[in-house]
Amino acid sequence: MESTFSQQVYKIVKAIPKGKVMTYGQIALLLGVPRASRQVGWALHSVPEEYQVPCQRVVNRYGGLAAGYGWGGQLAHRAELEADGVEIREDFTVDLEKYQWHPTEAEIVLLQLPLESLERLNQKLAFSNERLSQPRRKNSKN
DNA sequence: ATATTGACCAGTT
DNA sequence: TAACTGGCCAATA
Repeated sequence: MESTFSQQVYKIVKAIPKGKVMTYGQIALLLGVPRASRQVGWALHSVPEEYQVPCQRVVNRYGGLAAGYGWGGQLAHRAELEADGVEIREDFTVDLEKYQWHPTEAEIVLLQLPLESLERLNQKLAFSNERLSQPRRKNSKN
């Protein structure tokens, strides 16, 4: 089967459990293309409706919702995520510590993804634990 | 055909 | 700290 970049993205996003989220960069990393997070965004932007991909479960590295999400923007994104049972902050971000999904090795095998990406992922996690411990939130005024 | 843009990210200045 | 850079590559404002 031909597995284009977009199709692989869809496959992963479909595997995200309800109530959990992944980041663009995380997905790119899983695909073995660490810096293709933009392409992940494009893939989701142009996904056909009938594919039934739960795009709302993908957020940026700070847990921020997509401004260009469909026609409704962040409002639509928030509505769909809340329908999943995910709590959204007032600045349109989610708590990644709480909601980010980290697939197990078995799940990665099931998705037919390169296992080597798991190693990179683990490295990444240890790394970002310190880095992202205090994400800068933008809106200082409510 | 070339240039710019964008649901992004990480490293460097 | 914030601003900039290069990377990714399909779509095209």
